[in-house]
Amino acid sequence: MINIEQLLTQNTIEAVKALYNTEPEASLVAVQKTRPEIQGDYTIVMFPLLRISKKNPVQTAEDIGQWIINNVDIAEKFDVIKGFLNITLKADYWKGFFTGALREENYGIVPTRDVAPVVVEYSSPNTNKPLHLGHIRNNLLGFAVSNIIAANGYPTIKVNLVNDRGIHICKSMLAWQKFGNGETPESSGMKGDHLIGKYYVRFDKEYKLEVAKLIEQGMDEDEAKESAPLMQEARAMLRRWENNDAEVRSLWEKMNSWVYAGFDITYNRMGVSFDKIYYESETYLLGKDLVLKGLEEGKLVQKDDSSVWADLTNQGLDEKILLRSDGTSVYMTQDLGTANLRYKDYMPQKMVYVVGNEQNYHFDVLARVLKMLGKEWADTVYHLSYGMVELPHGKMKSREGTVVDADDLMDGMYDTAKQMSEELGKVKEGDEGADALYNMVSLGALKYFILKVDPKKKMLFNPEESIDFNGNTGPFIQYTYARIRSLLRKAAVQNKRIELNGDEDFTSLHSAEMDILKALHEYPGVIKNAGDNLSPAMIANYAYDLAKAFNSFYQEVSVLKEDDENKTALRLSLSLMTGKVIKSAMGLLGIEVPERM
RNA sequence: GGUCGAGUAGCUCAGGGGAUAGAGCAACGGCCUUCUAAGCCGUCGGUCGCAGGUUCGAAUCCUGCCUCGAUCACCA
Repeated sequence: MINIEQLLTQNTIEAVKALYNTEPEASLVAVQKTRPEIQGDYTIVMFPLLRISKKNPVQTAEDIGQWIINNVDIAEKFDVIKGFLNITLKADYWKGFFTGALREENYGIVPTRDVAPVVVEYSSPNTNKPLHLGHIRNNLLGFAVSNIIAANGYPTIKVNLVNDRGIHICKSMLAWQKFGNGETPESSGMKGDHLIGKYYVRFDKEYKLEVAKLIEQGMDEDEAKESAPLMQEARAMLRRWENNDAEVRSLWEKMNSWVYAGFDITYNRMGVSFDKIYYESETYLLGKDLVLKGLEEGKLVQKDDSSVWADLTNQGLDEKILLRSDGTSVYMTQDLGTANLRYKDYMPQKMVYVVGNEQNYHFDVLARVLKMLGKEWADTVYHLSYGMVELPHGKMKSREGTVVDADDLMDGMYDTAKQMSEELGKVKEGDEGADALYNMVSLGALKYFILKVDPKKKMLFNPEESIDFNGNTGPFIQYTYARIRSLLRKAAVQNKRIELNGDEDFTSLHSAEMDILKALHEYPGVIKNAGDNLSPAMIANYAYDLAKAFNSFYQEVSVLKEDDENKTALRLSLSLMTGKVIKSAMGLLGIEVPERM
């Protein structure tokens, strides 16, 4: 379906051609929604066209406006304000649009097309500590972006690349071995990921003591960090792991399984999921062959110490090491390998990586090296770079204990939601569905809070001030939905007609009704824009605007007390459709909406 | 130092060539005998970081500067 802006642009081009004998470039025609306080639906800006019309703005607008009224059947009338031509569409257009939208099963959602898929990687946790607020942003973004891409008609594959091996994993394993006394999730009552995190922190603490001691004995800092016994042991453990040492592998499997059990709970609660999980332990060797082949083909360079590098200095970047002098891989090497694997697995048209902006350089280099290696699909790599979540006093630092734990945060939100619901008298302790509602509302608040911010911008989270439940928030939108459901339930009880019978009058809609109609009309375009920009924030802000429009309508116009049953049916239909679109939009964000609250 | 990103109301954020820059929170004032007041309506609040430039028109594009952040490891 061609949208109205495009249609009016085309019409304007035709009008100018007919009136002034010159065909304007499409870029000269600016069609936009008319500002709410001004009469009209769409506005065409005249200024760029003046050099073709050779008339003043008002005269030009009169000419084009008249031509459009005469030649475009959906145009009802026009008004001219200075250089702006405001077109009002016919009531029939709105009627046609709305009755059509009501009939659609999934209005605004593009059915999946038979094309190459889009792979979205997100989450990608380390298995040595629990998830925190930063991961929450990552997970919510990744999940929502996948939904949005799917809503634009692309097959979508959500993947998680779990960082389950490496020196950091060995650190927590070692600390558990030395200080754990066999502690398990069962014996301690701790979630597995938290238990492992505890030993990761413990390692750091003990290690620092050792380093401090060595420095005290006269060693310089770098040497002390390298030669501290715990570090030596961790490295030794990593070598044993790499050599498939049975004892180390079995410990590693045991501890990782604890972490996964913990992650599953958190993922479940957040409502995110994956279609495919890659484990770094299974892929970390993959890149080396690619690099060696590139070296053979003369695309990479080897230095005297036999380390291998990609030379990007002619592209304004540095040299990047890909194999150490001892022949082992670095992070970049692994990513080259996993990208290659992913390409072979799915032949995607696009590979989206949801990763924080601290890795902008890494992904820039990744794409360039892939290209250098002759991978023609290098351009399908897209880094969805999002800003850090900052606390009032700066970034989260585990050493300073300022990390906001994901589970704790959700617990806190739950408590707030519960307290607030009870204060408002919405539900009582023990009511059926109360627990589900608290979950829904608390997660709605958290998710919306995070997703309404443009991904690329950093965002501030203040743990001192709990996340709002009023105003531009998730619960506000959820509440609006619950109101709509309540209204529809009452309508059903009163045997009101909801279906349109064609007699409804669209020529004299209340402005609040018109606002809703226009907002609903925009939804497909919003999904398109959000997809093009990979921005859940666009969906979030739209859902808010729609909910706000509905609440004004609800306040100003009575639905069930209206005598004219055609008006009631139209208003109920508007309410029904608003509810559907709110549910759909919130669903894209991974936020559920309640029947009552 | 190089590269990249961000600076919009007291606070958190929209707007990313077009009309008088918008919301929410906070503050203040109204609206529940009437479809759910987690709501609605109103008041207050701005040198869109600074300076140039392009344009009929700049918060928006370009250049320079300032501030903040990220990054530039044989770390991941």
